[in-house]
Amino acid sequence: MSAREKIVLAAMELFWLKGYNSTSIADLLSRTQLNSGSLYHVFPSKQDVLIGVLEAYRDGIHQQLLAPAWAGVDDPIAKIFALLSHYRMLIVETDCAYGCPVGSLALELHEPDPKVRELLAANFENWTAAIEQCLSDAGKRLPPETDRRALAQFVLTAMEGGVMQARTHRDVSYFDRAVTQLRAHFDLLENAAKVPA
Amino acid sequence: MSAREKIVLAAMELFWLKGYNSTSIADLLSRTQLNSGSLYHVFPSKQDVLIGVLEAYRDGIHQQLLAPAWAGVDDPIAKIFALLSHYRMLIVETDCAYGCPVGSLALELHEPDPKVRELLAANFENWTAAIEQCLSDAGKRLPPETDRRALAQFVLTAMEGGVMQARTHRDVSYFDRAVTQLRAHFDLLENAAKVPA
DNA sequence: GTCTATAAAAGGATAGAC
DNA sequence: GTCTATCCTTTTATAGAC
Repeated sequence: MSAREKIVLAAMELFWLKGYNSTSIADLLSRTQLNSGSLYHVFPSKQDVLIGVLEAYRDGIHQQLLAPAWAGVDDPIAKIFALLSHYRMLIVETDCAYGCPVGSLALELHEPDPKVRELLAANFENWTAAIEQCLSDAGKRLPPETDRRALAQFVLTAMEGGVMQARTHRDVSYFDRAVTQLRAHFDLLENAAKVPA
Repeated sequence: MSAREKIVLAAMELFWLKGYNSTSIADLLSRTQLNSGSLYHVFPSKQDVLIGVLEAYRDGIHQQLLAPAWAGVDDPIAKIFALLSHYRMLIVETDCAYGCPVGSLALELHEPDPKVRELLAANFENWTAAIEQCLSDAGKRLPPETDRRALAQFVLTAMEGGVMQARTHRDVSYFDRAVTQLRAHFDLLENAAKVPA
């Protein structure tokens, strides 16, 4: 594994565990067993490490996130809730300390460099694009006038808001209630599609 | 104004603008024109300043947030969307840099002291309790089986998720779409209450 | 590309006089 | 309760040999 890969992997984990500002270069060096010369040879500044991390999340969304979450799931609407179940598993596995890596960075960094902000936005965009594809695949099960882009973004909204509250209260039931409300919303939409007005 | 009040006010603004970790004690001293002796006399550590800030948000929610947002609004469901409109105004006023002060801190602080975590949770709790009161006041306009606590938390979820995306994309339309989806959810609920199954 | 050593600054916090 | 001075650590980043 190259020095670059080692650093990005370590940074993905440490930024997720401790946040960007609370992760020092020394933390990354200690975790990777590299020396500062190697790190700064690859990444001229700490922010460049962050950019590497955000690019890795962006490029890995299908393999690292969606593929495991959607294993054995074909139904497009089931896929949406399977993804949310995947997040629920992450929450439970971490004793409710789980935070979405991208969402946490998006709120921690208050005046991000344009490049960083664009990468955060690209990560959200990829996530919602995958959901929007599911909604397209759901076809006539949703009312024809459904704004599928808005609804896909709403799924992200529900996930991020649910994760935030579950983490703050250290109680997964806050996430569960967000999912239940979203499920109710989908049920109402699917019913409306069956019995047109 | 006491030194304590000066510090809490300055910290509320700076934590909101720059985040907790990126606000230094020196920033607070410069903003308040106090000396370090005065600050440390009142707050033994930086974390104590944070606690003061979270207590101020908790205790000021009605006067500082709800009263302005609900001026002239009586209808309980209108109040919910008036509060969301208030957030929209804050987003627009800040050129889409707005972040919920509590939500941002909740995601920035990864291993918060129990006291800090409890105060973050108390802030969310007060917010959702106010919404839950609106939902109670809405009475029979919602289906009787409606889980009003879960729905109130879902309003917070939608707000936080919408604010996060609007800020990341620097585009208020992301917030607007979250509100529109929530509005559609309420419309479906209100319709279901009118025409029972 | 990687090594060691170190610069240069910022950060939280304390001491002791007044 | 407030003042000035300062300690000590951490942190990002660089220099120059190998």
